[in-house]
Amino acid sequence: MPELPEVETIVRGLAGVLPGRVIREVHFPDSKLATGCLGCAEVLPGRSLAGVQRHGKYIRFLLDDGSSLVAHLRMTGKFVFTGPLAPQNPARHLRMVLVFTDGSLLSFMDMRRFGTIRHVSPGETPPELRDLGPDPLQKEMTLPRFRAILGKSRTAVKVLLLDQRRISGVGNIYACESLFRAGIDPRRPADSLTSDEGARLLRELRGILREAIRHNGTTISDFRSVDDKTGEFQYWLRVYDREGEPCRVCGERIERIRQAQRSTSFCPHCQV
DNA sequence: CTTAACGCCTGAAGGC
DNA sequence: TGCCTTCAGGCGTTAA
Repeated sequence: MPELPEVETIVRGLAGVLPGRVIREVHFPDSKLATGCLGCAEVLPGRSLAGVQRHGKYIRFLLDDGSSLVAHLRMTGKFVFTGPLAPQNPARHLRMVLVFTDGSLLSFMDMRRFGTIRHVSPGETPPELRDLGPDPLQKEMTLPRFRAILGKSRTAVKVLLLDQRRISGVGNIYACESLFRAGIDPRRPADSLTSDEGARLLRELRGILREAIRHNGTTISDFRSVDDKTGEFQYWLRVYDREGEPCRVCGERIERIRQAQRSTSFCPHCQV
């Protein structure tokens, strides 16, 4: 389940290989994705890639005519770049392929077909990007702003961290892990956190996101970077997916509850 | 305005 | 062995 660090890993990989390449053909083996990518088959051939950006968990491919592709990996989406001389392995769950003029490929695979790719016209502001809150690594996310976001909601702090309109980029894994490191019970109403707890939570969020980026992200199920390598951060996780196992700090058993239809793992002793 | 629940999807895992 | 059910979860949509 790609979150900010996994998407950042992907984007850095893509930004290193895509700019300057010219699209020759577009293929959509999956009609559902083709429908969502309205006009892509007609508009993309002949365009070249100008850049790749991350917005929260979204990926934006900038094209030379000022238009762009906005993609979201959701749960199981992946982008894999294949150089012109690489062997062409038949890919499972292939949903889209961009063929470049030099014979290199950008493949989009997505087992569960939640992922989306959309073409955005020049000058159009995509609402899904416009409505995103700042991510914890952006300079706009100052401590006062973070505290203000917490203070405006009575929702459980864990659930608030997942609300992309207020804070972008954080998903289930890093929400659980940052709350553990900050020693905060995920069930606490966001507006009940003291200013010291707010400071701790933002510090831990930033630290864990940077650390995960350094390790090329977390591979829980099947995350892969652009060159099809797994991340390594899963070995650093302290509560996520560790229900029943002893807390690495106090030895208490890690508990798992459900909040807003998602699982939350936490240590009932360390997190108060 | 805010908050909560559902549906989309498919493969893995568990029960019997 | 094999069928059936449950689970995983990001986010758009719908409902309250």
